Amino acid sequence: MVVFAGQGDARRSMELLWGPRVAAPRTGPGPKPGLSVEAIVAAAIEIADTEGMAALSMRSVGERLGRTAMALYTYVPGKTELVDLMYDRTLGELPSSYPEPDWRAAALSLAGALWDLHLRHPWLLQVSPARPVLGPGEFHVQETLLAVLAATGLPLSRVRWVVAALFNIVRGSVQAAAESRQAATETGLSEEDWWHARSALLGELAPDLTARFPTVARLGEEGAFEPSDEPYLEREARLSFEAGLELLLDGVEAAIVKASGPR
Amino acid sequence: MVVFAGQGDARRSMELLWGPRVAAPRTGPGPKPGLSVEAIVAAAIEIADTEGMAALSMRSVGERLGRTAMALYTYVPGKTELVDLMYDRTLGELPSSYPEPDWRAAALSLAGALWDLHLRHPWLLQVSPARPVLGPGEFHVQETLLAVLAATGLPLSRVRWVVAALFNIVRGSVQAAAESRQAATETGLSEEDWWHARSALLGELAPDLTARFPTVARLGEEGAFEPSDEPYLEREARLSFEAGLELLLDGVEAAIVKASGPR
DNA sequence: GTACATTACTTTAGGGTGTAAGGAGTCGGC
DNA sequence: GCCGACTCCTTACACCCTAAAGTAATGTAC
Repeated sequence: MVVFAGQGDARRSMELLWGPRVAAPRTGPGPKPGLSVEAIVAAAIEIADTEGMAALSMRSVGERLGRTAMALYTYVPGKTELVDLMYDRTLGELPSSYPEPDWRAAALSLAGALWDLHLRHPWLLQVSPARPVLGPGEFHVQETLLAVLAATGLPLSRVRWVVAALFNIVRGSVQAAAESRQAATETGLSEEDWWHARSALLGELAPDLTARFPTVARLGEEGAFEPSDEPYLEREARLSFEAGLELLLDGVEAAIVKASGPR
Repeated sequence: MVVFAGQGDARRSMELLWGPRVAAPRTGPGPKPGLSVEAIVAAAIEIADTEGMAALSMRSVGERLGRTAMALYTYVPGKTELVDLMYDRTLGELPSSYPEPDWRAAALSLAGALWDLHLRHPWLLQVSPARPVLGPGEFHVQETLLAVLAATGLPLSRVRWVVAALFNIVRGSVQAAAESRQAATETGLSEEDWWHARSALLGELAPDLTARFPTVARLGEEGAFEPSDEPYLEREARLSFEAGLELLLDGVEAAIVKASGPR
């Protein structure tokens, strides 16, 4: 018999997300709790930040707090709920104030903050909850994005899609940067070494590369893949972030002009 | 002592990616191989498509082929390499021809094909290799995107960023749709039920919602979150895909006008 | 002051995972 | 006919999440 995640589970999750962060001191019998949901979430975030999502296990979190893995189950229903909490709490870190003069500058500033947030917590891109968490952090991010881009004067029903597109561009481009760093620390192989080994093999194993992929090859001839001081993948990620954002905002500007009517 | 992924591993991986798909019939002694890399990859993709990435294990793949998990290690170095192969082979499915009259129509058509590809293989969004796989499939996608958007007439060094932004918008928006479907089949809970339970709880646990997130609330009042025939998350994903794409292409058009010089 | 209910935390256990190590069986070439 | 190479299997280990049951600590009620 299959057990579905029922309404009780949903309630428990939402209570953890929206409930008070400092639990009211217990009155009844029983030993005093030595931990708290907030402490557990903080420890888990710390592990994910420093050692990566692969190192995050109930055991490792418990160990960091001087407990066994099972001790956490008193506070949190399971690992998925813990990850949801980590996700939502971290999104809540996004600053909410962007007092730039015009909407375009504010949007750039906000996108930069979103980028920084994801670089500080690269695992955010790996968790991707199956469905929206519907926690305060998620709402906070949506609110901030909507508020900043509402200044374009476009109707909210359109701003909504601008927000989605901006969010996707930021997340997509930061992913490359984050994963590049992560791979470097996890495998111990610097990006330069990795790249060097791979590109040499590429020439050997796929000699017909320029014929099969002429446009890519042309891009290579123009020096697009030349190394620089900055790791290649990270630089590429940052540049694609900036360029993609500019393109999108140009599109928004065009929409504003069209909406205000041709004079 | 830590063992780093050395050059040998890189060679093996690249050979699997670029080598001939039908292995030359063996000549030497020993039993004839009963499996092949291609068969293993195909079985793995089938599992990921139908049962999700969580159900993909060396055991499950072996079982589908009538072997044990360990039998696979004769053909493939490990699970990560297998996933890389799945990823690259699947990207290779993207059609390469988009004979639309103008670049904008071609770009829309290509973006749609990319969207379909990701919906057919939702796990693509979960694998996200730590570093580019540098396989033929990945090159194929890049080549196709670059070729279609080179028709804008913009310099290739700019087209590159258009490609990146388009790719990010497609992947970001399709993610929501894919995960929504996946969650429905995995949890057995339809999106409508899930949404219903959650939104009721939201009102109860967070009564100050409209005060804390006024812009989101305003969007809700405008009927943005109303249910429809189509599942909510999927519709939202599709709409954000279309709208985001249009915005981006408007930005590209503006760039073309600016580049061709104001007359 | 003692019995009881309640709670925090532990140990144990079961069913997963990826994969290292070594053994069994099968075939081509000498 | 046998050797060596090769495929495939069994076994084993370390790790994962978490259900279940046991232990210790605490507050309340009698």
